[in-house]
Amino acid sequence: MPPPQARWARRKDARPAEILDAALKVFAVKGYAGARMDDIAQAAGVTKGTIYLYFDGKEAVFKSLVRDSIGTALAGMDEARKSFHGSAKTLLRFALNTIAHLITTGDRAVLLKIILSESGNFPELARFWRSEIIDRGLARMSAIVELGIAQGEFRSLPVEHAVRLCMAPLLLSAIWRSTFAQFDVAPYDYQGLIDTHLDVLLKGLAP
Amino acid sequence: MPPPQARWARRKDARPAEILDAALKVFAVKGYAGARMDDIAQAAGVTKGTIYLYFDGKEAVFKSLVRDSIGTALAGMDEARKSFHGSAKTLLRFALNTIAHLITTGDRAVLLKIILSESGNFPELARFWRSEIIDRGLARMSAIVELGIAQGEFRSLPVEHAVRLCMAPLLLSAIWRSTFAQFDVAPYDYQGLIDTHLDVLLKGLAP
Amino acid sequence: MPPPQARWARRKDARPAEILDAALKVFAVKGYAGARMDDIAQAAGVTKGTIYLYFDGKEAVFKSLVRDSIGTALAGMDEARKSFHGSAKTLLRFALNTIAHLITTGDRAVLLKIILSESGNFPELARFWRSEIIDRGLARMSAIVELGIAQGEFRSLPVEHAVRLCMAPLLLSAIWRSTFAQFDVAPYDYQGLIDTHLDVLLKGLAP
Amino acid sequence: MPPPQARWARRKDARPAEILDAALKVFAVKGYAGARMDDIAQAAGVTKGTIYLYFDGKEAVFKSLVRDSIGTALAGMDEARKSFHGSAKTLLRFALNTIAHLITTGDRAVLLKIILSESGNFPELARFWRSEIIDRGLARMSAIVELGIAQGEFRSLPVEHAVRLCMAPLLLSAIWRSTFAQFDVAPYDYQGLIDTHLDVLLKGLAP
DNA sequence: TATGAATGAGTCTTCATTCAT
DNA sequence: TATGAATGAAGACTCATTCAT
Repeated sequence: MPPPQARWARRKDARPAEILDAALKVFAVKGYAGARMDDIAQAAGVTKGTIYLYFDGKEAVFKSLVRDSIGTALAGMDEARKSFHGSAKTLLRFALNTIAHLITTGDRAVLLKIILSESGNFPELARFWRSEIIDRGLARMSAIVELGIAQGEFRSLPVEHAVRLCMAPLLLSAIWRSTFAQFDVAPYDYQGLIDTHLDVLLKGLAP
Repeated sequence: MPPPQARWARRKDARPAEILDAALKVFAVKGYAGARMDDIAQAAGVTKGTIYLYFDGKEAVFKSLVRDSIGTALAGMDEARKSFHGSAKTLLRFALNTIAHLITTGDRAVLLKIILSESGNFPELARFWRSEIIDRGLARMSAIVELGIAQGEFRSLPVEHAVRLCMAPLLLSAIWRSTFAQFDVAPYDYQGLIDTHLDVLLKGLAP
Repeated sequence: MPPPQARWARRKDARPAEILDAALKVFAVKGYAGARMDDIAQAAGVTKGTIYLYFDGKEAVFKSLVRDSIGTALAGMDEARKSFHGSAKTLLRFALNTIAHLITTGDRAVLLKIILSESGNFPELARFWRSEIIDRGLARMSAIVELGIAQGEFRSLPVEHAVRLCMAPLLLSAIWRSTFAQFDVAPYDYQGLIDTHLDVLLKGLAP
Repeated sequence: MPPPQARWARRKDARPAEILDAALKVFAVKGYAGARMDDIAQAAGVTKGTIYLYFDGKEAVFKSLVRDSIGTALAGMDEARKSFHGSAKTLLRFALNTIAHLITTGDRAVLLKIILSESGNFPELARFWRSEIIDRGLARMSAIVELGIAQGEFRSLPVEHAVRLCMAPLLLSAIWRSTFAQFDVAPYDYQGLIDTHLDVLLKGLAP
């Protein structure tokens, strides 16, 4: 709970990020329509009106949220991959572990859920995600798989399917974490899933 | 005098199913909050008031929808599996193909999306799905995997992870179909994904 | 006070007119912005939501109000004038008395006030009134004055000014009635004003 | 070092008038409720907060505006009239021309519009105007008309009506200028109206 | 003296629900 | 059984006002 002094604190530059953080949490739980501006405001430690100083409205908050969270995640992965050299196997192992880490920490996983939920109401956002996150992610993964096939590390398989097989358990992790994990009696071992996935996958892909 | 069936035909027995079908479509696109009773009524070919003759309200429609669609799908699979005898490999192949068929035809895929979207607003439904669909589905799959390990067809691997690996591409199919497929230029080959999945998976699981 | 029975009376066809009548009264007193939908609804004997069954919103109510009240008033005058034949003097006398009657009875006078008030916020309505009411009214009056000049009943004077001189006391009546009459200790004698106006005007216009 | 006058120049004495000037313009266009403090502040070249240094709030600005603008106009006319001696005709001619000048120049005409608009929301201001402006103006005009009748220059007519006939075209000018003139293709000749008015009026009033 | 970020009461608008027909 | 006009609670958004700087 924040110290009750300073109801009138002025922090112009910090506000937008705080509001988006709060919005992410609220949207994740309530969905777009179910989230009230009051909820978001309260979560951000401000009042309703303040949100309107920084955003045009609820939809603008939502769109900012979705758009802002792209580069951050993907760019980090790109950076890491550039500085990496090795076999396709090692690369794949590294890539999946990196993405798994992104998904299983922080609030990023819920964004996927939000996009799924609201693809009907905001098709342009679904398209945006499709092209900016999904397609770009698949393209990177494709490069790795194709490299592996070219170097004789992997069998020759349809790449479009193979890359989805690589990603599928990560998707499952994200969904599990954001929706069903709350009912787990014992916390699920996501790392164990990834390890097993890599074990099975690499053996399955081997020539 | 014209036949008196006309507009006010009494179809007390057919109505609830018609309304639920309509509701499924509307909820899938708009989400729970975004769906208006008017939308559902129109999709069902009745007016708002009629829905209240058969359901207590919006929430009751939604809950009926989610609860009703369980048995149907899962029971069918159970039935088929009982009459089936063979190796764990064949069983796994059969099970995944059956589920894939359920997912890639009809409107069932969107139910998953609905549950994900509304797990925050209706936690009891998420719990219900978790226990009635997910856990039961995982249990059946576990039985197959354990059988395979026991019979020496599969390597000894953590079953809880292995079953999720089996299911993950199906989950991806469902999500792809209900959310991102609309932006595909060429329709995605779901069967190809399943075939490749089984190919890689069974090789990966082999001792 | 209306009988308290029948909160749920259904009178689809009567509602729009009732709402517009109520809106006229409320807008006249409070102005556009100051009028609350609740006020209008209450004045119309319905609730807020009902207004939205018949109008798209506050602005639509306002615009309907202004547009609807044109033909009614002006058309009646036209009709009467067509069946009238006589000297320009008699015609002028008849026309001014007719308009004066329109202005000093019913709620029409407040419409002018509303237009004046909101010409800044709804310029298209001011333009509409200008062209549909003012210009058409001035044109009719011009015809009379020009007739009088042609027939030698009136002096030759700039018609554009003369017609405004004819109308000005009517405008004053409308404004007085809708704004300042409320503070009169004794009710003002509008008919006396018109009589004096015609007396002075016709003498002033005479050759 | 640059001269320190800059943004924060203290202009305690000039501010109130600047703000009222700005407020007059904004109220005239938007009406009372439609005018935002931000609008007024911007028009005055200050920020919202500054207005509150000089006025208690929006209503205070509005009331100051209406009250302040009385003496100025009327007092000037009084002054001029005192130093004037001649026939009632000449006096009337002078008075109407003076008022017409006041109305057709500067921003005074819009004040009338504001009073009309807000007489419902601020009845005390309407009463104030009624007594301070209207009644006093009518009283002065009555003196002239009565003088004319007493001196045999004018016919014996009901003075209460005659004075309104004198003023009506001025009122029309004010309203035309503040509301409908914006749609004129050619600028209206207000002086021509007054000239014609005096021509017709004086002839009409003559015995 | 001046600023402008922050507040929160007030309104429009939507839509689930009711009920007379 | 079916309709759809009417209701009213709920929530997005605005803007007059406050106050730390």
